[in-house]
Amino acid sequence: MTDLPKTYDFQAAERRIYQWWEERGYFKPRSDPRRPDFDPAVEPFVISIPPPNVTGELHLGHAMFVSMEDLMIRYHRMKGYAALWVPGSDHAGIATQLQVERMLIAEGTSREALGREAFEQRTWEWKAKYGGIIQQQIRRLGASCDWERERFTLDPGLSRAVREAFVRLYDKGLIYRGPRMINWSPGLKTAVSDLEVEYSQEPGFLYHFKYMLDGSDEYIPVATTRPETILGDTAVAVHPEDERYRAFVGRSVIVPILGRKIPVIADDYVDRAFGTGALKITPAHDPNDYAISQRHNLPLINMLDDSAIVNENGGPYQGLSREEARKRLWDDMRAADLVIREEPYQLNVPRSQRGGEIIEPRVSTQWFVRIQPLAEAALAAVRDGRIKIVPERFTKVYYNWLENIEDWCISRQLWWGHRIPVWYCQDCNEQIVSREDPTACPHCGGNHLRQDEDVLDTWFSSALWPFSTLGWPEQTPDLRYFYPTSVMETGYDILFFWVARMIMMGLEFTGEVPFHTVYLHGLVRDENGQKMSKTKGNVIDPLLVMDELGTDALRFSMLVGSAPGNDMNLSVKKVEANRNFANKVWNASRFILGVLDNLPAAPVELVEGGWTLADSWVWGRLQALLRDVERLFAVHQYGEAGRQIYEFFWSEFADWYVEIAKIQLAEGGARARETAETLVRVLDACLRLLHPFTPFVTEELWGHLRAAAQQHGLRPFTGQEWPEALIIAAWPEGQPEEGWEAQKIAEFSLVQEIIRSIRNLRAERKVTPGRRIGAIIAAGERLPVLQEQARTIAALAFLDPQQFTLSAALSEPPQGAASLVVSSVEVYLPLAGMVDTSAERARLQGEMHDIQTQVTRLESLLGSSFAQKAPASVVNKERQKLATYQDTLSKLKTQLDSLGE
RNA sequence: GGGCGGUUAGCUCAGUUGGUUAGAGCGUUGCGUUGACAUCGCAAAGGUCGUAGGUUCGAGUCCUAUACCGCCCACCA
Repeated sequence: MTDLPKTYDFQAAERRIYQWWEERGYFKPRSDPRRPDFDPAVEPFVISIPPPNVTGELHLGHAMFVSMEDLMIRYHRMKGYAALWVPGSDHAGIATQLQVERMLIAEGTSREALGREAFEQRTWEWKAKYGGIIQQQIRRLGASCDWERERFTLDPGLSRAVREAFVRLYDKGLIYRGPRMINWSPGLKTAVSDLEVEYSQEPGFLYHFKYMLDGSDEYIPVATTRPETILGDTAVAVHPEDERYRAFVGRSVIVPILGRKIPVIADDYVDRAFGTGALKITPAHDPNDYAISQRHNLPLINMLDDSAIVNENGGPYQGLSREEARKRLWDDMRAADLVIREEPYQLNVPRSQRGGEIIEPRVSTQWFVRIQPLAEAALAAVRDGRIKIVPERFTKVYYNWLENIEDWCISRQLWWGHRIPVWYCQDCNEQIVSREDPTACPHCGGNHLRQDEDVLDTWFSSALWPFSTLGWPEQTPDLRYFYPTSVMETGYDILFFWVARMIMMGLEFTGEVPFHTVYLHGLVRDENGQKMSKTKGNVIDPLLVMDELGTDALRFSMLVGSAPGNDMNLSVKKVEANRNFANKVWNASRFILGVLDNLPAAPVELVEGGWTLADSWVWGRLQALLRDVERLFAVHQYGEAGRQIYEFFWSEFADWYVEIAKIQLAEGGARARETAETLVRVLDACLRLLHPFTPFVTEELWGHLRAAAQQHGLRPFTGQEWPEALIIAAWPEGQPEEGWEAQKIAEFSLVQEIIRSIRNLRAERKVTPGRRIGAIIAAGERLPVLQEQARTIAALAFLDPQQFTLSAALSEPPQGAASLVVSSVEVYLPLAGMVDTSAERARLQGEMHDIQTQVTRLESLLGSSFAQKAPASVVNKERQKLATYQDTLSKLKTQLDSLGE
């Protein structure tokens, strides 16, 4: 003990311990097909890490998933599973490309100036330089990943998996290329998927204008939010039953300024009640218009280029931006008397999830996955229970998305990513889809091949992650043993992006679910529930928190105090509170180590009578805790389990047992040894329980505990011998409840109550702990229990043992003493000169009033149909309470009477 | 438009087979340096569990309706 500082120096310990764990190979699964001692009979437990962006920086989202997953991995490792946590990182196409482009611009050059090959080269260099940072930061969180199995989505193996997947889907007809309405990001100049578009409410206008009928001065009033798209209009649509416009259907109207003639069509889609009831149709720039145009065989006029600049189809507006074209066209229309009015209107603007720029719906030739068949299989896997989603409410969200899913646009016009494995023969115009780079055209033998310029959506490779990281498409030993994985733990915000797609791809390529359980955690917000963002300045940096308060405190904060799937509001104060807990564990352990220092080395014979009440109590409480934790872990209630361990450790073990242990230790001899043994075993169990939550401080303390205990021949909680490290020690298993537990716990509760009441009264009377006072207790049938506990009561209630008497009953109540009744045990405190009779009377009367309330309540409860209908055990419990209250009441009455006038 | 979550102590949140005086942390108040811990100890104050109904012997917990806050999906010009 003497060599342990008063406060836990986590800074030094964390690095040292992590390095030790890693060097000793504890992060590797205990049964490993890559090693000669592989034992396939051991059940594996596997998590694939949600791969962080390779150039990312640690944020609380990482802290959350690492804490959660490391908890599960450590727990299962201790339970004896072959626990494998596969680490890795994601190339993160758009995010990384943007970062590198920013760097290039700072250098005065650009992606375009460099050209594709040089750009890719620079990006790899960037990755080499910054790619390791995030992994180091994840190590700091204590992640017990098998780093030898680390993977990267662009490494050769995973790239091979991507090609295999692409070719298989293509051969099956599940991948196709064609023109389709997609979301175009004009700044990035790439297509993005529906999921990558976010809608934001923004103020704008609804522009009302005239669509003049050809050869007439009649017009159809039309409303639009985007006047510039008039340039691409190919029809005006009205509802077929709309009396106002019925006569116009089939005639032509004139596109403003451009003068093109376009038809008036009738379509059910039009809502007569909205706007003017007439809808302009711009098939190339609006998804709904596109759908209508398909029904009516309307032509498509694309009036914007890749950068959303008006092209040659925009006539006089060619070369203008969307915003500029809108303004100019509207001005010109006003001059031509085509404008009716502008109405303020709330717009729902599609913006890029990445850059925030306005997304342009656009018809473009892209690669798509025909998702329906995959989605159906993925739905079935959850419906029939092969995959369980926790918390359950997200299954509905999952169903809803997959039931309404659209084909997935997988091509991106980027340079950083998996290039689409398709080549076009310049000689015969054939398309070649191949796992290997072809050297000649298999159709004509020509060697003028050009590979498709596009890369795949980053999520395409992520979707293969659980099996590609284990070696797929090879049937590797890893894949055979560790797949399907056990739990997919991630944030609910990527349920669609990632989880659903992994399930679809997993089922398609391996015929099995990629994991059995999906555990979704919530998002980490600031203490007011606001999303953290740099602009708001409310970001909590996990690295700083770890520096200041320790990794364990941060981890405990992520794990405890919120429910699965619920967002968590994190404040530094909360982490501080948990730092205090780590410190509590440290100091309680430090005390116990000190006890061992002073313990006679040689074993002594057992104490007669065995355990004290406190020993039995703490043991019974520990067993109850172990059972509870096991039950909670089984239903993924890790937070509640952590809270209970915290409560037990601090409020029961440290506050009560350790305090009583001090008394028992003072007896010396066999009693002291017995007590030391209990201290060691309970502490050992607690450190094991806490280890998945707070791995560092527990490992550090446990090392000291192990050494000291071994010196004294003291056994651990679990097993006969002390394993070499806590991280690989066995999980403490609870025993089924035994008959004595409830009784001992009840007896001890009485002792606690008596002590608390005395302390309470002392506090009321301002009798400081330094002042020892006398006490007279009439215990009735509880006398034997209290006699055994006399020393404890005296010590913890700060009584003078010389003036402390216990008896079954008193012939007459002591005079001039403050009195209490605790569960029908009478307590008298002779506070000489401090007892004010009238104040005492008032206090007793108040007490009686409270108890009378309970008596009345219970009497009426037991007199009601409750007594007949409720289970006997429940009723008996209430009867018992009533009896105790009644007894207490009558004793209080006696005490009151004895005060005299 | 559809769906989900939240509403519990001053603040941030737990409370999962419905069991009868509702818990924690922080904050507040009083006392305390009793040799593990002031990153602490002892004690206290503080809640009609959003509202209204219902089921039940019994509801924070189940059902219905409703208010407010937040989120997701859809994307009516």
